[in-house]
Amino acid sequence: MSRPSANFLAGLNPQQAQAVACTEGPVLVLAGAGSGKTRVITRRIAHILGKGLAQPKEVLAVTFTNKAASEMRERVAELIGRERAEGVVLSTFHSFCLRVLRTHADQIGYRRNFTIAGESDARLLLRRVTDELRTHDASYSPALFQSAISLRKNNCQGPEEVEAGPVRDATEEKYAASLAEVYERYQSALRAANSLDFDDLLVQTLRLWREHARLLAGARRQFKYVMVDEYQDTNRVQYELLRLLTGERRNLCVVGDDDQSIYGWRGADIKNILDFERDFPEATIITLDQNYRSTETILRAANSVIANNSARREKKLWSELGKGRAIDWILTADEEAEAAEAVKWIQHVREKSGAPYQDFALLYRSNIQSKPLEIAFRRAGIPYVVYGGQDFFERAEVKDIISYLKVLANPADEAAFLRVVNMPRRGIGDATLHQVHDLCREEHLPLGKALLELLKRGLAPPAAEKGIREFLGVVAEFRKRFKERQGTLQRIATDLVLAIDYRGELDRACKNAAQAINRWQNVELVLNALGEYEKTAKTPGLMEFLDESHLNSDQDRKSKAERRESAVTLMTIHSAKGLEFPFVFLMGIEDGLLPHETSLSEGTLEEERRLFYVALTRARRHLTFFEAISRVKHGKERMTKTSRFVQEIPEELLTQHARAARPMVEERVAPPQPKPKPKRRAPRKRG
DNA sequence: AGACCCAGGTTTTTT
DNA sequence: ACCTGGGTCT
Repeated sequence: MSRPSANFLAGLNPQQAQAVACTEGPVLVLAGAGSGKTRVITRRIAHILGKGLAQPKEVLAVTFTNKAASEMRERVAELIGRERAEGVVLSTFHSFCLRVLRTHADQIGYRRNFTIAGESDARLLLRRVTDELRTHDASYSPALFQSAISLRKNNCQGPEEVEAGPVRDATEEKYAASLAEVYERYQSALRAANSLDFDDLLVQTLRLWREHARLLAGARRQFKYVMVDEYQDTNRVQYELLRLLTGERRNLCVVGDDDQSIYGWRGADIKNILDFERDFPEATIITLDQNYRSTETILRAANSVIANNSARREKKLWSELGKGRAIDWILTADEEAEAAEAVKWIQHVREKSGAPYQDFALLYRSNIQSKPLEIAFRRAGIPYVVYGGQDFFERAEVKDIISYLKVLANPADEAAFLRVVNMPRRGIGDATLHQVHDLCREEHLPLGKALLELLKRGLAPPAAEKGIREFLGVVAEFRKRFKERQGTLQRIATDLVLAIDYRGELDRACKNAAQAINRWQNVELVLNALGEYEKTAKTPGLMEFLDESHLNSDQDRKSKAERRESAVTLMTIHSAKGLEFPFVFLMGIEDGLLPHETSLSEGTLEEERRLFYVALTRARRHLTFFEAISRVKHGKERMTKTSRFVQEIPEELLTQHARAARPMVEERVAPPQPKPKPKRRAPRKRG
């Protein structure tokens, strides 16, 4: 019934067309930066459906972020219409797994009303675990255990396999001895709380499929075609999930760029993309190297930098967009001067080109670098948006409200329980909570029941008795209201907030009125979000709302409202991946920052180079480098050195502007330079 | 339970 | 330099 599939090949270059048309068997698309990757995936979905090879719900496309997923769905909708596009299973790995688990969690020992433990929830549980173990000195931080455990999970390692495993670095060595036990106990705490952390969503789905052949078979039957975006970012669990899911049919199409793999530090395994044809010997491999984004100058610089990496697949980006302007490289005295020069440079470029503010992005390695920039922009009256920073749903007041809702949805949720049991203050302190935990363990009671039992037995401290009754009363009342749907979700949640007098608590806890007002506004935002969700969701439910609040970062929703305003973008290079801007400023081109100093000791220089490469390839028209001669680091002012990566760019592509000079260094042969005005390279050490 | 003080550690971040 | 977390004192 659909129009002929040739439709969807129109306007593609030969490689893109091949990638779209090649629907059967494993396919690896090596898509260089700006080579039309999203275009290929969306066209390929349309092509498969157009040819009648599968129904929409039989096509699975996985991305890493919600933003990528919704963008992709938009574009598929443009091709095949909204209705059919809705049917395509297009989501992040995590949302996909969540969907599987919501249906089958009971098969692996969780109840279906399980809640997701966010990062801070998980840390709360970990803190309790380390407190209980008490075998180590106080310098053990839950956060470090958390990242170590996360890495293990992403690597498909259970607690039993930890002890044998290799130790990554000195910090980990200190933790290695207790890691296995902490991991084990953390996992059982999660289980008892009927909660899964982010990594569990993947790990437990893998387990589910491995242990229940029937369920796996069902999934395999459903998904005739599987596509994966940003394949270079997949970790071991994700790889195993894909292998399992694609089974004998092996209709797996992965799209990615090994040169843009910048998430190795959180478990992404670049080998997945480098060794694809070892795992799938019959694979078709297609390289997209025509770039539709950048000038030739930018691409030449990027190509020559990345050529210094050894673990990569050879490719050379080219474009037909003309040579463009050389890279400007501005040398300044320190970070304040750097920021001031960036401001000047924006004004200068705007005068010459008339470009609006949103055409500019300032990229940096570390979030701390944003501070002087923000100050300078504010002073100059230039509108800007800083990306990154704390997620809305991680803010204390927001977590409080969400945790109340989690306790209502999942009575076992320990992290949420601990967060709200004494919020607002009810006189329930650590001593009481320890008793509660003991009771839980001895009698295998859920937390709420244990509290009640404590009262019954008269074990509760007198000061806490009233508070416990209050808390249990509120929980019971509102759990009932949610269960019986007495009113809209928003109405019930609003009443809950009123019932606990959270507003009053904020006034009491905040130092100044402004802060209290700000926080209260955030609470209102949560309540509004709940109302909004209720209006738009297909099947609105409390649990579903909670799922969304954990899996969708607010960056996703924020971007829509903020895209309207014209502002300069400030973000880390990491968050810039996948984006493009006409004018890109690269801040702090210094050794120690980029490459980051820790990368030198950890031997991850090649990943830093890829990061630099990602930064370069974000630019459409023009790149500007900024470098400060001295920079405050760890509180100390320190002299810097030009980033070694700059030396890998051919000189003729760079124009240096020295707005400051490096102090003379008495080296063996100090070249007589009365007024050091270097035309090209930074004067210090080469190579 | 809450205020205060000291020590340690400082990349990148999505879900 | 600055923030966080934990320990101690009231």
